[in-house]
Amino acid sequence: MTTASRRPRTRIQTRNRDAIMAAALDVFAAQGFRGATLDQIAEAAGLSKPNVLYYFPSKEAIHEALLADLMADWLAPLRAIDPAGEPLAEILAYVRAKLAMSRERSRESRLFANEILQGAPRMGPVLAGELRALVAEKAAVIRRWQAEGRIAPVHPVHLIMSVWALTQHYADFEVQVQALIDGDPWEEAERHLMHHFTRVLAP
Amino acid sequence: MTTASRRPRTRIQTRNRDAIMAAALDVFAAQGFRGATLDQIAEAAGLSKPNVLYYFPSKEAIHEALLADLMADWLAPLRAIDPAGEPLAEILAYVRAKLAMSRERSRESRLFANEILQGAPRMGPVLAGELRALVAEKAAVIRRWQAEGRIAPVHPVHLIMSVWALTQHYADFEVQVQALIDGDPWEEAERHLMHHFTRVLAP
DNA sequence: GTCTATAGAAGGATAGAC
DNA sequence: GTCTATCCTTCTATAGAC
Repeated sequence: MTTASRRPRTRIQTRNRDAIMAAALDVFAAQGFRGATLDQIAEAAGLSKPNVLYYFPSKEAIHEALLADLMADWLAPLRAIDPAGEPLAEILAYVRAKLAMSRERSRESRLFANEILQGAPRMGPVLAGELRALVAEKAAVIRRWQAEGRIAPVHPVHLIMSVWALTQHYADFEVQVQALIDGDPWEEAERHLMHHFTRVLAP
Repeated sequence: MTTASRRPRTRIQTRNRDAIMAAALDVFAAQGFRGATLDQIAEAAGLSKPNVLYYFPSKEAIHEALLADLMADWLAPLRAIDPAGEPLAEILAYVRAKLAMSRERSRESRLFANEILQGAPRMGPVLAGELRALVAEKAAVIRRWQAEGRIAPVHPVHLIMSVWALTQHYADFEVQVQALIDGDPWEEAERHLMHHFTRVLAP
């Protein structure tokens, strides 16, 4: 209390802060930033509205905290692509990891989709900075693999984006997917995408 | 784009109604339903807010009119797949048409994406009805082509969804795409997707 | 048909008691 | 730390003059 730390210090602070983040993830993912209300977040967190604002200065601040948390984990699978690995196996592992992440963290995926759809008002700099740099780095790796004839010559950046599009689709458009698929969409999706990218990339 | 109305209208009514629809498409696509305000729509349409509500009973009614207009055009390319045509050519033409539509009507794509992301509160029935029926019909066509050995045996429904995911991505995530691609993303995307689906589908 | 003015509700944020 | 009460802004929608 005498120190100006932004981090929660007591157990109760940690617990409530986490509860707010979890509740806000639910609400922002389902309704978008403008559609979400502090009332909804407070109720989902089991707190009063003023108490939520005791932990975060504003609705916007909660949203920003969620997005900041998101990016690190979100890019981990792409970071994990190993230039020294076997090309096709590396990329298929990436697809599998990204699909698993879409499945297990579909709310995060929709939070992100909402942000980008609205023109990335809060994450624009991250896209042009961190994301662009990482994609460029991995695109160079893929290009080298292609020059060595180890995978098919597909535009590397579009290839990476196609992995995003195809995996995130199952999370972001989940309602539509479930209206069209009777079984477990995720099981089918994994088989489909493995087969799909194997055909695209086999040299 | 003309929703055939049952009632005759004067020129000025037609003009204003169209102006409101066009303005609302801009605003809803960029901000989502909750994020959009009647003020923004009225200003973009060059009318006063009460005048907008003279033409439509509510904000919700404008949104519904846009979604209703959208679906017919949106499904046209899928409908156009010809069971009597050459399989690979038919599907590639579908991909090309869908990509062109994403490019030329990216606001409509984002309007739709917003609606699905939020759980399709207004279009749920259309997904489970009209869309599901059309997809089932075309999936049957694809399955027949596969049984005849004319294209590769890829899950037909996931194949159709992958066309959506890969084409709509360029519209819905346009900000992100532009942060990563230096040239004209759409030109590159067309080459990429033609190559991509040719490899996936060649028997 | 179009406008000004405003009602009425909802939502973000604050005050202050405990 | 948490709550009740409330302020103030924003937003949808309506009233009513012209």
